[in-house]
Amino acid sequence: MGTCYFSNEGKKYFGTTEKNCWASFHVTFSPLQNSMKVMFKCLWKNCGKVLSTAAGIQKHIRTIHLGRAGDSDYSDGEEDFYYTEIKLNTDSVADGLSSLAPVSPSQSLASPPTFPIPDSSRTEAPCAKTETKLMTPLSRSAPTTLYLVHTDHAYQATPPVTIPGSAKFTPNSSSFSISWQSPPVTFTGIPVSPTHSHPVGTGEQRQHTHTVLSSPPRGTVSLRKPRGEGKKCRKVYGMENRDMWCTACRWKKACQRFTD
DNA sequence: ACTGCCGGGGT
DNA sequence: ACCCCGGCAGT
Ligand SMILES: [Zn+2]
Repeated sequence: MGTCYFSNEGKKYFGTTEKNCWASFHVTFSPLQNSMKVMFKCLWKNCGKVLSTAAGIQKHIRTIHLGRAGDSDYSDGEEDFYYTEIKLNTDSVADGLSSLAPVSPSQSLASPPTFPIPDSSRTEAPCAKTETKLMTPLSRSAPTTLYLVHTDHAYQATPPVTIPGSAKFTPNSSSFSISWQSPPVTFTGIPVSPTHSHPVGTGEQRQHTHTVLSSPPRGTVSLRKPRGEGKKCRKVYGMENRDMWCTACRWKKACQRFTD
């Protein structure tokens, strides 16, 4: 599964799976009514509670699961919630560019160091405000974005890197903004890989060449593993950002984020 | 030289 | 379970 990270002022968190997150945040956009619908779902064990506001889910998690006797006042902002984007797109819209996000010049946090999102492909995404509808027309398709919320903030601070496709969120007035890009879910569809890499070339991988004659694969049937193609965390983030690698990469194991 | 990661080690 | 690294194969 793909994930994206979100950094916020010095703090930072790296989540790779839902288990690192407390809740998921779904956003569905309806092009017809030009409105958005938000939904926060608790990922705790078998909870699955669904609320419609960020403050609600935060309070729910804090009081019910984290055992924080925070009374009714939850604005103690001691531990903020961070978001981790997770993709999930309903349409197989392969048209990249074109429909540019209307991003208002509020606070363009687009930074030079743009790290890629696993399995990414781009899609447009609106800027939204919780509880508020209305969006910009966008193209067609109704992208569904899923965000994961979590409070865990292990790891020490790291260089201020901002990854595109992340969301920002403020506990109080709950106003967040989504930037563009949200990778589509990889259905069992055709290998539509708008990503770089070599042009012509079908999915080569299995080379079960049924050779009738010739000498049999005697002895050393070296089942040489193709060795994953594509950049992995190490190369993508670099040694200086080792704490951004997925766990497997940090342990020198097979990467779990950029799978092949 | 660099990268991905298996196998093996430590806690 | 979590974490780390030697060493090797592939680039
Ligand atoms: Zn990785």
